[in-house]
Amino acid sequence: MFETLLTYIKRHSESSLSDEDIMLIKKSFLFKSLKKKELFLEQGKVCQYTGFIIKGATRQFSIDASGIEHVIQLSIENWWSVDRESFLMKAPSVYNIEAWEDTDLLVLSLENLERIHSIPAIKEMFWQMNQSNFIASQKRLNYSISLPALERYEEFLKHYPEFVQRFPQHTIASYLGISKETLSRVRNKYVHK
Amino acid sequence: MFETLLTYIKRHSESSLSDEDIMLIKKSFLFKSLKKKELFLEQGKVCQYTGFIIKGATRQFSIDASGIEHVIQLSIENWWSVDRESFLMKAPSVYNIEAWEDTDLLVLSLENLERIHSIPAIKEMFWQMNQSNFIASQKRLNYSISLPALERYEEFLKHYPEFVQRFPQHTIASYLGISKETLSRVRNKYVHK
DNA sequence: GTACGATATTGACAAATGTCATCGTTCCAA
DNA sequence: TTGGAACGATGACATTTGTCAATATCGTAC
Repeated sequence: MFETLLTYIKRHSESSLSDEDIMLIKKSFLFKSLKKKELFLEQGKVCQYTGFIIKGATRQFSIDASGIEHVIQLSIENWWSVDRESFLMKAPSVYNIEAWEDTDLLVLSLENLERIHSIPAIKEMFWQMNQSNFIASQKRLNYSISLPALERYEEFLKHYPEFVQRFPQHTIASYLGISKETLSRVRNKYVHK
Repeated sequence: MFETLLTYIKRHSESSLSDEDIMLIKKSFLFKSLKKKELFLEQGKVCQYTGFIIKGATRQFSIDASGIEHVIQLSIENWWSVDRESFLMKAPSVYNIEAWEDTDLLVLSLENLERIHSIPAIKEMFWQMNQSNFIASQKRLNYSISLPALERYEEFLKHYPEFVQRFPQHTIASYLGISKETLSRVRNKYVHK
């Protein structure tokens, strides 16, 4: 159950893990299982955990004034799922996080995060994760202000080909900030070009 | 010259700075002065420094296939200016960073960053900066996929009122991902509503 | 097995935004 | 001081994208 997480930590840090480190890590995470459509985080509540996905997939979305859902983030195995703002500030979240498949997570409270932060490999891992999250987010932003729908979709395909298999098209459309009809038409253009 | 930076560090960390810490910090930064329109980073080159702005303003932008500039980031005093991807990966940047006013910076190389990273307050400061950068970037993304032009502008005004005084409208339009003409019209609507 | 809901496609039309051209103003540099 | 570049506003029109409705398909819960 912890193998995925430990492998992830090793791949994202320079320092190695002692046996005590591993013990501490195992004590600090909780196992959580969600059925499809179950909520990991509900709008208005504080995000209590940051979750490492062992199996399954989640989507994070906001609901605007007209009741329309906007997908902010998609995550699958080996990704973290959390609303960082709510989690770190202990503030009510404006987002929902929903399991899109039956999903298994290892979750970590803020207190336990601070506890295992004493482990160098953990610190490095989170540091690296922060950096790459920020870089990815800046890239997505760049695309969203500078590319038309078709090219945004092509970039998405290039970066996250697995996601196309795992999430329905209207979810991906929302992630890209376009309507599902536009994505459908754009895919047609893409196939025939 | 270092007061601004030291104040910033204190405000963004819990640990305090010893005199030796301050010495090390002062040794690790270089002073850099840019005239208006001068480049801090040029597309295709590696971003050698992360810069803390003491005075002035910068804009980070990409240039697309049609030669059109897209503003990714605007920064003023007390902000950091850097292309993090290029800086951390030592990879050629796809962005330019230009001084929009005469600008004074304290800049830090990656090697020196690693050196002062031994100081707890510095580590905490960068950690917090990373978190809030990511949160801000996620928020901007949320707005860019879920709000129409007028509301995007209103959010911008609410979050960054100073920026409206410091940057020309067409720069802000580009930052928001809309054309300068649309922003001009949208502002008219905003004033008269 | 069937019925229903979720998904995806398509057409007709509407709305938002972009593009191009023009003009007036301001501001800075020669 | 003045001329030109940068900036911003506006009109006419094009393009992109969204909205709404109809339909087909597929999977799945009962």
